[in-house]
Amino acid sequence: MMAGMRTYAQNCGVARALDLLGERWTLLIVRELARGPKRFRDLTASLEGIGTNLLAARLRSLQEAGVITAEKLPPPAGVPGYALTDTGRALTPLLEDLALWGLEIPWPGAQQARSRAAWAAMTMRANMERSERPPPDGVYEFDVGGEQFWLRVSSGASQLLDGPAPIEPDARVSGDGAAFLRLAQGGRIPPRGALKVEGDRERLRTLMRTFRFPATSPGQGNP
Amino acid sequence: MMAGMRTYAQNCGVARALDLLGERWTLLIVRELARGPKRFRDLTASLEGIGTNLLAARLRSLQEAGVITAEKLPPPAGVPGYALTDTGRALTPLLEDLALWGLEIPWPGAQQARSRAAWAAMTMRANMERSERPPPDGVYEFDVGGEQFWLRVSSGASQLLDGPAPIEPDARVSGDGAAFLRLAQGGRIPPRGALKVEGDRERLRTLMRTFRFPATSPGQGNP
DNA sequence: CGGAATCCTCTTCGATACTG
DNA sequence: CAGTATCGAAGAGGATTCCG
Repeated sequence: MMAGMRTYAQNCGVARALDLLGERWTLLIVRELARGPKRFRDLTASLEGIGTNLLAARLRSLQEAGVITAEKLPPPAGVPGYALTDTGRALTPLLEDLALWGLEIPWPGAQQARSRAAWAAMTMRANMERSERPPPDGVYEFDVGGEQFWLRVSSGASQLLDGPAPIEPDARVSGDGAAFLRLAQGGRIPPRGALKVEGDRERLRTLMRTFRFPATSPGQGNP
Repeated sequence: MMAGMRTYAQNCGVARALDLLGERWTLLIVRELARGPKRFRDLTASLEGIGTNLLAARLRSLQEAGVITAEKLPPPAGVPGYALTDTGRALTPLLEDLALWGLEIPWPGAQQARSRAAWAAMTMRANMERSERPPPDGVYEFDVGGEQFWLRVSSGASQLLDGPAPIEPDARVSGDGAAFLRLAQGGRIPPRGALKVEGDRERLRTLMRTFRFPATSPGQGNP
């Protein structure tokens, strides 16, 4: 938090969190880094409209807050980049709560909005994490709409990262980005041929079944 | 969402949620309403520094988004006020995630910050909801630091609302606001005499034991 | 008197141009 | 490629005024 920065000055966890995360773009930067380290230009590409000065300022405050670190990306890249700290990774459930809430809201702007398969994949993982039935262990690779990411499920816990899977996946999904989007974000079965599945087809089907039914948040009642 | 309003234009739940909730003060308004309906001046009092024009604008957008409604408060008040809708109430887990995350972050601004017992009570409920052991059913009333609120626990679910309990509570806590704050936000046992307990002392003790507190709570201690 | 709209100043944002 | 510098536009903060 920089000197002279705006603060709510309230000793409340919500206000304190928002002092660090509440400004424009900040949580979207965390969202992007949640799928693994990124470099500056990756972020400007994903966050269309941010302006490089603002991105630089946000990255600086997030570092000061201990949410991200600036460091060289792992080999073979070896170039400078940004990654979440443990504190930053602790925001994942929060991002997922936000995502599931946001998708329930009627939304007039759907037409002009940009879509990304990786964002839909985050929804998919969020639903999976909140599912009643445990997802099947395995490594699943996706190559849809020109984006590549992979999901690892291991005894209930899961991990979603950008890029190709570092080991041979148990199943691989590739094909049309829009079809994947409707599947991952809305649970709608894609038309035959839109997505190609290689490998353990049955395990992938079981995986998909775990997130078809989003968990409903209990919430709190006001009488 | 008003015409001409700023939007991320990203088809992602996080971005869509932030289009509605991401502006300054918005989530703090939801936080205040999470403890029951409030009138305009209650909100200006809790959200010191907001400015009446901005509060009015936020209340308008939240209504358009279907997060809150403007309606007469329940009798005997009967005056106009604002309350969360079901959609708004669904944000409670999110606020709690934010609060618990925010309290873990080192915080330089503790000295100048305002404190409220009701905010600490929300932390208390958040910890309770995430506890391994079920909290004991009952109605608990608090009258600390000049604020009054009550907690109802019923078969695992709980509800925290401002004002006096509508029925005779099973236990009642009253006394020093700062002592309650340290207890509810950090799990620190208050000095003898700082808080008075009436009614079912044992049940209240069991309730307190269900809280799951962080090993170390940095940035606490607001005198 | 409570609830909100108006005005004015200051800060932040967004887009582009520019530099190490 | 990774940022910094710049500047018009939009948003926030605070006081005041209007309306019932």
